[in-house]
Parts: sequence; C-alpha cells; structure tokens
Amino acid sequence: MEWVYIEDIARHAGKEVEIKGWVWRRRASGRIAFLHLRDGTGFMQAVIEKTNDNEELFERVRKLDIESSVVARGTVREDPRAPGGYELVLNDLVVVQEPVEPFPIRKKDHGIDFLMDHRHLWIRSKRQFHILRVRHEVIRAIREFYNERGFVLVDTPIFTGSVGESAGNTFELDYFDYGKVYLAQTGQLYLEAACMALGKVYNLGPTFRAEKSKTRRHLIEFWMNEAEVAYYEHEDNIRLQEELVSFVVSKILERASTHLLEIGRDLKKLEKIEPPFPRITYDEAIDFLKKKGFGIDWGDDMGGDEETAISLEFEKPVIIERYPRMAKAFYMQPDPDRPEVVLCNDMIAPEGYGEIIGASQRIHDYDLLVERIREFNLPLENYDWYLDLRKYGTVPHSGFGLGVERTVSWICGLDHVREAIPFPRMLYRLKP
RNA sequence: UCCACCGUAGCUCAAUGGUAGAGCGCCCGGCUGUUAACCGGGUGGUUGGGGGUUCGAGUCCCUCCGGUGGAGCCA
Repeated sequence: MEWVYIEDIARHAGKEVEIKGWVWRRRASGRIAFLHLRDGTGFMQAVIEKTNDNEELFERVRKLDIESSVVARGTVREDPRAPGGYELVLNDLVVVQEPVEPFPIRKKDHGIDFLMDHRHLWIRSKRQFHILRVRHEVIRAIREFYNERGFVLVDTPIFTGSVGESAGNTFELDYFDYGKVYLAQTGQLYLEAACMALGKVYNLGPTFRAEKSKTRRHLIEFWMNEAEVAYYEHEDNIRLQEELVSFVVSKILERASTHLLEIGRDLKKLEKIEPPFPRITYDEAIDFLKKKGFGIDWGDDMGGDEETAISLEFEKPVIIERYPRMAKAFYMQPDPDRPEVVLCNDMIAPEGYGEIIGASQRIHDYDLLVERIREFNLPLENYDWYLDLRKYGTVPHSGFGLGVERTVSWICGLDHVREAIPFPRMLYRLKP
C-alpha cells in the first residue's frame, strides 16, 4: 500500500493509501468515530463507521488517546463534511506507540509559561505548525531573492575575536588559552570584507545579544539576514531593502497564504506591500513625534513607542532615514550635505511590529573611519583588519540587517517573537 | 538592573480576614457525520517556599523563589 503525505491527499482520491502520523483529535459516538490525524505536512480526518466486520478496530479507534503514533490505512474519499474536503475511510490501523501518560497540551486554554515549558510538545499544535511553516517559507524566499540576483552567500563566523559595533551586550567565552572570544552580534564587518571580494554578498544565521530585554520584540538568540554590496550608496541600499521585503511578502502570499489564513492573518494588509515604501527623515520623525506629545528632542534615539506611533501612520513599512551620527554606530557614512547626520535608515514594519531592518552606507575613507573610532572611544587595535579594507582599493559600499523573527512575527501577525522561532532563547529561559 | 502585575486541582481561573469552588481535562457510561462535538455520572488541593500579624490568613505585612508585561538597548 502506498504511503502518502496529507499535503498530497487530494491527488489520491478514491485510492487506498497509508498515512503515517499521529492522532491529533478523536471524537466518537456509538456507531461512528473520527480520528483527526496529523503527519507533519498537514491535518486530515479519518472516519470509521461500526459494522459487523470491524467491531474490534472500531473499539480500538474510539479509545485511542491523542498523540498516539499510528499508521492508518484506508480509502481517500472526497466529502464536503470533512475539514479540508477529504477524509480517510479507515479499514486498518496500526498503533506504533500509545503515550505512556496523557499528552499535557490538550484542547483547552494554556498560559504562556506552561506552553513555553512544553515548547518541545507545543510545536505539534496546529497554530505552531502553521507559523513554523511560514518561517520556513520566509527563509526560503530570502535565499531565493539573493540567489536570483547574483548575490553570493558568505557565511560569517559565530566566534569573533574583536567585538562588532558595541562593546557591551556581547556574550563572552573562553577560547582555549587564547583568551576571550565573543559570540557574533552581527556579521557585517565580515560582509564588508567579502563584498570587496565578491561584489554582492549576503548571510543568514544566528546572532547573539546579551541584552536583558524582556519584550515582545526581543530574543537573546535571533536569526539575521545581512546583505552588503560594493559600490552601493544610500539610495541603492534602500531600493534593495524595499525589493527584498516586497519579494518575501509576495512569495509568502503565493505559497503560504493558507497557513496565514489558518492563524487568522488578514491578507489584505500584506497585499499592499510593494515598492516604493513611504520615507521620512529623522528630522521629520522628531517633528511628528513632538506634535503627538512625545517628550523627545533632536539627537535622541527612538524607542519602541515612538516607532509604533510612526508605523501606525502608514500601511506599508516605513523608512526612517538620516539619523544624527552620535545616535548611531561609528562606521556610518556622513551625509555630504549635512555632516551631523549619517546615510542610514531603519525600516519599521506596519501595525506596530517595530524595526525589522537597520541599514547604512559605510564609511570607506580610511582617515575618517579612524577619526570616528577614536571619537566613539573604541580600541583602534580591534579594528586593524577592518581598517585594512580602506587601504586597498576602497569603494563606497552599503548594507543592512533584517531580523528574521520580527519579519515572521509581522507577516503572521503574532503578538510575540517567541512563536516565530522553533526554540526561542530568552532571558532565563533555555529549556527546552 | 529598574518599574508594574501575577503565583489556588493536570490546565485556565473564582473565593468581603470566617466550611477552598467552577469550567475544561482525565476515568466510566450513552449517543449513526463529528468540527473546541454533545448528554449523564465519577476523579481531583502541602493555595510557590519561609517567617510574621490575628481568635482565625488563599486573602494583610516581610522575605526568598518562579513567571508575565514593559523600560533602557537593539533586528
């Protein structure tokens, strides 16, 4: 008998097949019983009506506990009463294992603490199934975007000898007798080196921030996609970001809209996402926030509430550009017309989802970069190889980092990034 | 690190300082198409730990532990 996956079931209507999976739900009356099965690719129901010939099977089915692993055999039947339109008319069932005790996550309300403690089991639930499938499609679309445009994947290291941009907030560990090394907060400096070798480069991997942040937008370990392009300037950079985000959203709508609908996402909001995105300068943002009554002055960085207030003004992601240079990282290129601001931008997702991209044109002039490193009181010796890049054929270049979980969270309409990654690492939460 | 809130049955939550309860789950029975099935019966407690106030504490106070949300910082 042919083993088929639930996602392919429609192609097997009328045929006798085998499904290998788990019992998701069970309902039974005196004469008819339903088993809702899942197999990792989807959910479907199996049905059995009691007859003179199948009493033994019927009794086994109506007593099966949820999360029993089973191999179910039967005929695929199209039926409008079945969720999904197809069901399996059972004629045989092999139990691989029955749970040794009742599965803890049942059809009822659970608090987040309980669910997080049971994350290894929680991911079997329907909502998590759909979210993790969307995450998979988001990452697939990101890779596709770059690959179609001739970018080269450059995997940047997790262990780094020198600190990235800021000295605090890094995880420090012992590296044999070499001394201290740090877990990467960003691969940017390496991508800057790589773009001088390969032109257009990107990475996609985990990054680590030792920040004691406890908010719906923060993870300690999160996945970031970064891109860096030689000869790209500020405007080229923004255009690339708009195209990336629009591409990802359109691919999700194309391939994963059923998942989004299952978790209650309003697709109309995503269908509006196409370039160009609205743009405001930092100056305009500050004026707007002051009018809204925020106690913020020119030179201050924006917090989550400020970003949310701005994002709610637009239906698409909004680009905020040209921040004061002292509020941003040392390596950002000054605006030639206004040296007090830098050629950078953030991209703020709609509906209050916050910053999903941080971007800038990088300083390519050796002397200016040295001056900035000194101005920010950073140890010059840590940046020896980074400065080298400015000694040999330096060119303008630009890049950005996209937060994968925040993007997934926005696309899915989640209320916390912890559901956008299979096993979130959060403050004081490392299990499972 | 700081601020706020929370911790009671397996889970989600009630309980004016005065006999610890409900719904769901689970177990048993019933039900011929269920969609969070339904109906009947049963099961269920060191009220997070310690100390204190009080005739009496789930409730008030102190302290510790754990959790959630937020701030700062960022993707």
